[in-house]
Amino acid sequence: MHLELNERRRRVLKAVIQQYIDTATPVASQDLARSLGVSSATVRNEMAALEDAGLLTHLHTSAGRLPTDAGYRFFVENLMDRAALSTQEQRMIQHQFYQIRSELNQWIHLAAAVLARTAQTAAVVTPPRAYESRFKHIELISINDALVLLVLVLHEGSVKQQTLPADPNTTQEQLSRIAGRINELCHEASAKAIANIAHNQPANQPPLSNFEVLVIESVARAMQQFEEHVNELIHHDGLLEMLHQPEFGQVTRVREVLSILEGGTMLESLIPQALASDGVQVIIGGEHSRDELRDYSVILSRYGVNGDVAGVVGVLGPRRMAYPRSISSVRYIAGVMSDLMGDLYGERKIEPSE
Amino acid sequence: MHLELNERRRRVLKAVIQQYIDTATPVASQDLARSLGVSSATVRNEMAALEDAGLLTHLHTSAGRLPTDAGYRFFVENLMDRAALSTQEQRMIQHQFYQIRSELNQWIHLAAAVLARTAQTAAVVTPPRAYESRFKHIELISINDALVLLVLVLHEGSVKQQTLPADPNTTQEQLSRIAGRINELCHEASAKAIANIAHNQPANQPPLSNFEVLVIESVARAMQQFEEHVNELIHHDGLLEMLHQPEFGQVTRVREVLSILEGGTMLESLIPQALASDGVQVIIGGEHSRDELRDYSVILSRYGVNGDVAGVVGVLGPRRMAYPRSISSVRYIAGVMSDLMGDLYGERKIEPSE
DNA sequence: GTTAGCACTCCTCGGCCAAGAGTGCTAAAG
DNA sequence: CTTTAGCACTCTTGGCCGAGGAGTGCTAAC
Repeated sequence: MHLELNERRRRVLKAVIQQYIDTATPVASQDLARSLGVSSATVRNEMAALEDAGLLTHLHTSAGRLPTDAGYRFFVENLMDRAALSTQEQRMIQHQFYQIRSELNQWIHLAAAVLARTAQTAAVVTPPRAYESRFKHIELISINDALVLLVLVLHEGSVKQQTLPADPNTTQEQLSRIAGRINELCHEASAKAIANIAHNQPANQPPLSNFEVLVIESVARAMQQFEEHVNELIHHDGLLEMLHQPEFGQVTRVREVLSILEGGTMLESLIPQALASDGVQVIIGGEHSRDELRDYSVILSRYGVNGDVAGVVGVLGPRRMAYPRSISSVRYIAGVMSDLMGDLYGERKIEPSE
Repeated sequence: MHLELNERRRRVLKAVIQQYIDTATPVASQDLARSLGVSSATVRNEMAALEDAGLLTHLHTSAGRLPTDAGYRFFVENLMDRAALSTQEQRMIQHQFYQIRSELNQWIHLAAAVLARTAQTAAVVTPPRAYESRFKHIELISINDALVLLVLVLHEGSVKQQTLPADPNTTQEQLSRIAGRINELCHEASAKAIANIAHNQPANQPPLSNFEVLVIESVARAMQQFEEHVNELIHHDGLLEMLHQPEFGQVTRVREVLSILEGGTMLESLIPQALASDGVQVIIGGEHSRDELRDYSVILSRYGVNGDVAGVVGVLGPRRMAYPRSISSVRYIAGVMSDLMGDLYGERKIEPSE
């Protein structure tokens, strides 16, 4: 498709899109004549050609031009300037992540907040997840006479908690012994393997007590739930900022975007896709996906440690989105998070390029 | 103020408010004449009197009447019928809480979701918190060569996690021994006491290693942070449902309510107040509080176990809110949560009554 | 005290018109 | 063959007006 576009036509397209992104109003031929050094009539001819090519449209006869999905796509792939974050911004972001480097569960909050601010639109982040979670450790802590707190640590460092009923007379020491036994039994096991242990008691070992079986079952269930409910853990931020965009002038739009972000219907399809691919994914309008995303664009990147544990960061905004800046922001923050996780897990990182 | 109102005048006020809550449009004298068995002129006279008393207003000469803040307040305190939840709803709610009773950190999600659905407006919930957090237990788990996961359990069962750097050669056994020692040192201590331990090493004990000091400091810091950052943990739900109310016809309103819910400026002032008082609090319009709440009402209740650990549940909605139903919902859900926590902690509960 | 009657106020909504923004086309110029 | 000036044409936007309607407030009669 990009073969047929001569240099000037590209310049026109680029200028139209840049201005439209900037002003949110259709751009007139006049607006470009000056900066391109030709007359408005010439610009109109070029615009008409770009419209024939399916890259631009207009809303009615006497309205200026605005990009189609295909126009944006062409822009993103062939025309757009890279908009690297300033070194000052980079330093700031690095610093903020460094500050909370030890609190893993705050990462996604920070990432969403920073991304929303730098990209000026809504940000979404999923927490880092192992491809298949493996057991690392449990601890049993007596809360009171009848109650025990089960703390489960997974291999990649996620922590789950749950309360269990217990015999009134169980001491903390007994609990620790039980935890120790289960830690050995379940060492590095997957959810399935652990479910197995509960059902088929291990041979040549003393039999498991009822309570021990209960604990093991709880662990298996928690791990399974964890694997299934990726979507519920999507965190987002920056909705408020995005609402200042003129496309959210009517409340139906707001409702729409809220139900996308909270209902998570979109993310179900897009996030697995992003997890499975390298680099930054740009989805413009309803390109690959469902109808409810018709008016929105999504930019996603995987982050994490290769082959081990990964999550997704990205932004959601109106189709008229500052693609250069958003893409750079997503790429940069994914990079920072990958680096940090690399430090944590001490392995090779995902470093998105393109 | 309620002295001066005769029976019929009360009936008029009640009818106006109920209809206005229902229809969101100012109510005309005609609308009430039928059901009150008098002429519209009589109703108009009564309305004028109620307007003089400051309980009703109208927007312009030829518009129907609608309640003022004082009108709503009078309604809530003197006129309103209790709207108990149906036994079916109650059973449903009980059941849902029962299902997740062991997963403490899901409580607030469930509570917000259920409350938003039954009260048909936005719900806010803070997690249960001890009045002063006390240390219960830590665990140190080796993640890899250079990294240790610190899991901190507080007395009321909250779990915090954090990663720490460690000497490359530390074994899990050494870590467990260290954790054991710190568990003894910090037994049931407050954040302050623990900070003390780190700075003034205990006498007649072997001195603390650098790593042990690091762990203790981390624990103290985590507990302090936990005490300070109550507001950041406010969870909310049901925003989307609330946006269907006609008062959210323009986007500025949506932004307003979003920044109330997410910025949390309001909750800073209202939640401590709710935590400190018994029963259900109703704040109508800007009654006691800041300007940004002028157009909203808030209904809050404390829940939890008396003198031990407590949180706040409530709803936020437009001033024109279904007070009877909302108040009942908040009261009921606070009760359910208090009961459940009572079971957990085995102590006397907060049982809100009016 | 209650109510019918009526004048009066104010909002709402549709229609209409003028102004303006931009285009598409045509024909001339480079 | 490309560029451009000129101009007619289309469509939107905003303001204005007037009719219709909703509902009140007042007055006078019951």
